[in-house]
Amino acid sequence: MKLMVIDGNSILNRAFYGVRPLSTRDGTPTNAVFGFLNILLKLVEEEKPEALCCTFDLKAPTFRHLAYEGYKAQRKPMPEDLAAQLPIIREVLDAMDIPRYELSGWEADDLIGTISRIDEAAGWETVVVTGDKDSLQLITDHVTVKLVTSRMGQTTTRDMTPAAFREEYGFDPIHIIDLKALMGDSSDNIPGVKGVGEKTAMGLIQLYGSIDHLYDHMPDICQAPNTPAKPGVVKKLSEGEADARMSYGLATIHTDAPIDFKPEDAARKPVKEGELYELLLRLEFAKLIDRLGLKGPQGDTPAASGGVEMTCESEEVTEKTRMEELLALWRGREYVSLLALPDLNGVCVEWGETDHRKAALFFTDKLDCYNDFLRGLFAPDIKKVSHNIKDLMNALLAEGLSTEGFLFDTALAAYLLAPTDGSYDLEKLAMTYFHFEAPKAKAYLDEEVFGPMADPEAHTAALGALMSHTALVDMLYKELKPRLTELELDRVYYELELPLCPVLAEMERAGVLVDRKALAQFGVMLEERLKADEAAIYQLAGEEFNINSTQQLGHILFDRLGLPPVKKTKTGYSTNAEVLEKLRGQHDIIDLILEYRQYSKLKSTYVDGLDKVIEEDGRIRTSFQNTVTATGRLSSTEPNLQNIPVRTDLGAKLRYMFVAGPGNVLVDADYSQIELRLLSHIADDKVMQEAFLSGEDIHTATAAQVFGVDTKDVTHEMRRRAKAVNFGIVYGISAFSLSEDIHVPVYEAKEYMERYLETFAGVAKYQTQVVERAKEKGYVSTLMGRRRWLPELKSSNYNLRSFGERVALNMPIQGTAADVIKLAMIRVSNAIKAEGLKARLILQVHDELIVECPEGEAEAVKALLSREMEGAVSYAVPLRADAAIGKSWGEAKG
DNA sequence: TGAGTCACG
DNA sequence: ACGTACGTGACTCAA
Repeated sequence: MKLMVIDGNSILNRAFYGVRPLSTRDGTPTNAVFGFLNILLKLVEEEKPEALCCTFDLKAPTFRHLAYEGYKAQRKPMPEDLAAQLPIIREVLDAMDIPRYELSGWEADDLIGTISRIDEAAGWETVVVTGDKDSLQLITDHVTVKLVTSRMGQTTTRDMTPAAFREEYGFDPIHIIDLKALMGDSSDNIPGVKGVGEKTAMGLIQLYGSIDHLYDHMPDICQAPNTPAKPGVVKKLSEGEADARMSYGLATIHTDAPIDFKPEDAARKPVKEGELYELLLRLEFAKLIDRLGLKGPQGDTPAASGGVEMTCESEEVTEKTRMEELLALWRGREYVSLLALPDLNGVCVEWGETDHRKAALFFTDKLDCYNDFLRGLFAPDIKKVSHNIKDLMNALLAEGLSTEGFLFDTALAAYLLAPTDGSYDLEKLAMTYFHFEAPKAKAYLDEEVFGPMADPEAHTAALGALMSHTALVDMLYKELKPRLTELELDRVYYELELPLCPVLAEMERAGVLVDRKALAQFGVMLEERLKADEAAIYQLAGEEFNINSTQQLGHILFDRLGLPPVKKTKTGYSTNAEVLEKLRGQHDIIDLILEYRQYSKLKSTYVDGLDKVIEEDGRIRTSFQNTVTATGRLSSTEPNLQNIPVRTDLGAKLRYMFVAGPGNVLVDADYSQIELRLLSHIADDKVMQEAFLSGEDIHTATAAQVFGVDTKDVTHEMRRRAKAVNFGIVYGISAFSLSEDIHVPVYEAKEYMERYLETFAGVAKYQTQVVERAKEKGYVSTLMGRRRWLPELKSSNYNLRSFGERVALNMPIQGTAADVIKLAMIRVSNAIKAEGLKARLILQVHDELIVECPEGEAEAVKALLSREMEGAVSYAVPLRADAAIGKSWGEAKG
């Protein structure tokens, strides 16, 4: 029989520092609770203990505290956000019916010790879960300690058995007390012996086993064979003996706490489902509710569990007359909310007030005049609110329908309000904004449920889910609209994001033509080179192995061929390009591997990957995601057309395979240095503005300033370094990283940065101000008002906080650039329509737009692109957009 | 599923 | 004493 006992404070603490800040909509911090529960569930699943309990410290002075007043006296107070989570985790444990033990005057450690001894006496096995190495002294043949370490959201555990302990420490677990007695423990304020650190203490305990034994041999310890003791140690030890003895007491976990405990008391019981469900709902842990399979009090529809009346009068429309009646009704309404099935095979429309809502369902195979219905509904005179309208518009365009008449997109609004949330599906938003669990969209997204062979029950559930979700769209509209206004996001929303949706939908529909033959030929060539490199690599390695496996490759390079490892990763040797670059010249195999990697990437991701998604008309249609990035940029998926190679000659050949259709050309326009131009404006740095206004190359100008030379004397190397500094400034750099990047010593990198910030005093001032402001307000924003929340800035974790600071520096710049090109896209699209051109925008790559148009329009489009991009905004320095024409992307770009 | 790698701005 | 640049997405291996 096995009991698992959890050191509540320790695990909560680890979770708090290891999990990124999370909070509910009302601001209650939840990251530690979240991390705690994940660890708990994972370990229970792995260990399957028959019994489970948890211990906590109470605030009262502890027994050990009374023994020595310095003990834990200097501990920093617990961060507020962590303290707030202590009552919550207790509540959760109670709802899970897991017993808690906490006793005034006793530490969690002591309770754990006591419990484990009782267990052992009763013939049980104990697994102690903690992040605290003190507890290792409890290890016996029947007591295992699971040491939990948690960093950056990853938790790992190590099982410490007597054998594992001995292997690591070289002595028996109980002597960890002796070790602490000598070396002390600053986190517990155990003083130890002054002048004795970890190394010496370890060596001494390994040799003598205990401090008793050590002090028995005192005078001679420096003479012992293999002694770790340096000459001065004897003196330190004898002077510190009292400290050592006292520290011994402090480090000893007591196993005689006065608690009434029997392992059976902690036997696992089913959770209190209703309570736990309510609680996790309040904490907005939807995934956890799923994982635990919890059900709400009355099933799981929003109406039932949310306490919000969502029942409605619903009808499935099959008659033309009724359909026309409804369309007429909706034309007179302020708006309707709607959701459509994939490929527009069905639509659910809802209207009316929240307490007497009406729903109408339409399906392509149940209504003869379905196409007339679609044309009627999606005409501009019926105002519509929906979720993810860009995708809907894409479907509408495929059917030749209008994309006008959309008032609001609830997904897009939720994204602007919290751009780092990651996903904005209706289930999640129901949880975030209304604290209820909505049915799963899966119920109606499965094609079959509306078909003739469908299970009637699944069919009913699908209709219910679809109507619930449509109701949710309306509820979210009412909830999110005022929030956008409150956060001053109206301009970004109504002038940028909403109008961009049809533009993106049109780009997705248009797609880009690919020269399939050329792509295939390129693939054959790569395949040949791969084969050749592979053979040569095997030859040099002396055996065959999977070159794509970093593990196997590491083994070959560093174990078999004996090359010096440069860097390690979590899982072994690092073999990335930077590492291989350093090993160049030490073995012929390195160049081959670098080459192999390049070919392999081009072949699998670009040649094979792109070939797979070429549609019948020879075009590739990407999906532009407008609710993904934290800064406001777009992203491109399935396939990603924003990372087509260009930096190497070989890779750039691919760009010549993205071509214009017959009789057409491509016009490519990209902003020149948009981020630095925006920085000069945002920071109001006159020196940098002057550099742009004078029309010099910005990196050369920077080099001249930083290196104190004349522009004409700037060398290639100076410009390269200045460019790296410019990039670094935009990213919120540290001297260390800059030095890594440009391969100079840290002090030199530091010098560059100092010179840079002296030169560009406005930028220096901006850097301090933007971080300060962000700390005050809790967010940063772009010139157009787009926001990113930065809870990281308040973190007590240095790394996380520093990350927040870098983001605060970068987001306003990257985000404003994103806003500007979005505005430019809308302008370009409008201008093309206004001038009656056939041209179509087809791609956006962050600072670059690509248009396909008839040859005859080329010059007009080229001028239009530059004009609309440069005229999108008017800031302290002009924006420049260079455009060029070609038969392919490669040609137009080059 | 996560880690490692590498393609882009 | 720490740990090291912003934002993405796709592919492969290994558990």
